[in-house]
Amino acid sequence: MQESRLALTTDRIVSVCRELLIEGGPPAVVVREVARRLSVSAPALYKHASGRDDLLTLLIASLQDELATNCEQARDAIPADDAPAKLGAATAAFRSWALANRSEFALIYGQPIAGYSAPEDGPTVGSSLRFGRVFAEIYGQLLRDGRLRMPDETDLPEGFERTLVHSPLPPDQQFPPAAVYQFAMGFQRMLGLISVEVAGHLGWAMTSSDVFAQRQLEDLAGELILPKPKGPSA
Amino acid sequence: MQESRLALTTDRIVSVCRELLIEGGPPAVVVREVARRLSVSAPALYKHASGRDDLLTLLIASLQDELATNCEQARDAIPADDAPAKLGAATAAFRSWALANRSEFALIYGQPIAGYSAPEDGPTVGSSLRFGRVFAEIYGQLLRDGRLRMPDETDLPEGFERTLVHSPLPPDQQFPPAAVYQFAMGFQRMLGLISVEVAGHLGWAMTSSDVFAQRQLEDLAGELILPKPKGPSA
DNA sequence: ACGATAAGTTAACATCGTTAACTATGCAAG
DNA sequence: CTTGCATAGTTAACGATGTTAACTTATCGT
Repeated sequence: MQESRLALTTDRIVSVCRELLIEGGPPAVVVREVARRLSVSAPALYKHASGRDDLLTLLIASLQDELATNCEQARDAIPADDAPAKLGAATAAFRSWALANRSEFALIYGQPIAGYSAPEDGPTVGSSLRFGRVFAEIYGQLLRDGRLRMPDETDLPEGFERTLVHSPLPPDQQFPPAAVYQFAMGFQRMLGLISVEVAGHLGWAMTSSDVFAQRQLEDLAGELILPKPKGPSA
Repeated sequence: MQESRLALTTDRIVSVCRELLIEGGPPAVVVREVARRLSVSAPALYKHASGRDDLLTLLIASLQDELATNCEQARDAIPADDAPAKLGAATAAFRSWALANRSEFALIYGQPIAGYSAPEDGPTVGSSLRFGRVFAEIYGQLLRDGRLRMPDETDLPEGFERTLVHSPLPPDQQFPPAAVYQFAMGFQRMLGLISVEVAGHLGWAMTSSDVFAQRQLEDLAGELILPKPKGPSA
């Protein structure tokens, strides 16, 4: 094995895949072109990935990890006792990563079209869970601190509780249904708002959607978070 | 020109493209396979479309049209003076079409990835405008009827007005900035919520997101619409 | 020293999008 | 009626793609 320059590591492969993704979207990440840019023959890649789909899967997992790391770091730069600020920071980190890496964001959160890379048990689920945990921990703290606004249990949609997936948390850390409801709402709205903005679907109304979209996320936080109680409760 | 069965119309081509889209996503709509299913040679399709990208563009335009028609019909089945109900009906039609045609929805509103079919002046813009008009007319009526909740102009984000794209409507039908703000908010949130639901990104929390997602849209309507004033205003 | 395993290579196959060159049909003008 | 031409299709071919098979080479543990 001659090392023409560097070793042919999975990292270098994924990195080239990302270049191609940025340049021309998913259809542009083409096995033979990846090989060309690595000065290597195409079948060599099959020692590291089982095919083109696997290349995409590796890339997705890597990007999910980068995104999760970004949000995690933003969150952990906030004073430990300020859960509301943590939510704001993680959300802002999510949004700015998405805007700065539109193609990558689209690959991760674009509609998982039939026939595309559909990893059921691949390395994506680990990264995906890690990402979920970043936000789950914030909501957990909001809940413990009494800063999470929660609807009355009787106001939840009929049959909502029955559809809940029981979380893998220990029983003493389980979220009450109303908290899961708020978590899911925060997630659905955050991801939805950012997806629409990143896709440029606001272009018909404004030339720059920056201040508008940011306000939408702030309003969401306002709906989720309870103002700090005034005096000491005891 | 032998007519083996039917004539080779653009409609039949688009219809086969849609079949393939459903079966295997965008990568599965393959020129030669389209031709095969039409019992025709591949180059024959080039008399009707200029290539694979054009095939996708035609399909997108057709789907946008179908979606717009669906929303339009739902809206027009509501008593003409009940604008709030029109919004609800059009939104519900949008959502149920999206859920019933996930692949198609993903193609229309999936992230417009670089390298994919990017029609700037193709037949898509017409269908797209038509779709926008369906909802714009509803918001216009809500506005005229005083049923559109609008934020105070001083509460709009700094610099928001400056980014607004001036609409092609006659000056006497222009929306005030606060109304555009609400229109854009309704659009961004509706499209975002539905995109996330259709993509199945709620699966980690619930087995069926139906009642949950429906409630999110109802809450959105509640934020957008002003309750009917009690007595006669005069 | 040696053989097995890992990590490359070249050659080949079927399939893809697209173009070029050709053919047959149907209709309008003389 | 015939001529002629645009329309709508055909076959053949080119280059590029994903993937597999068969082969080569280097590394390293025993």
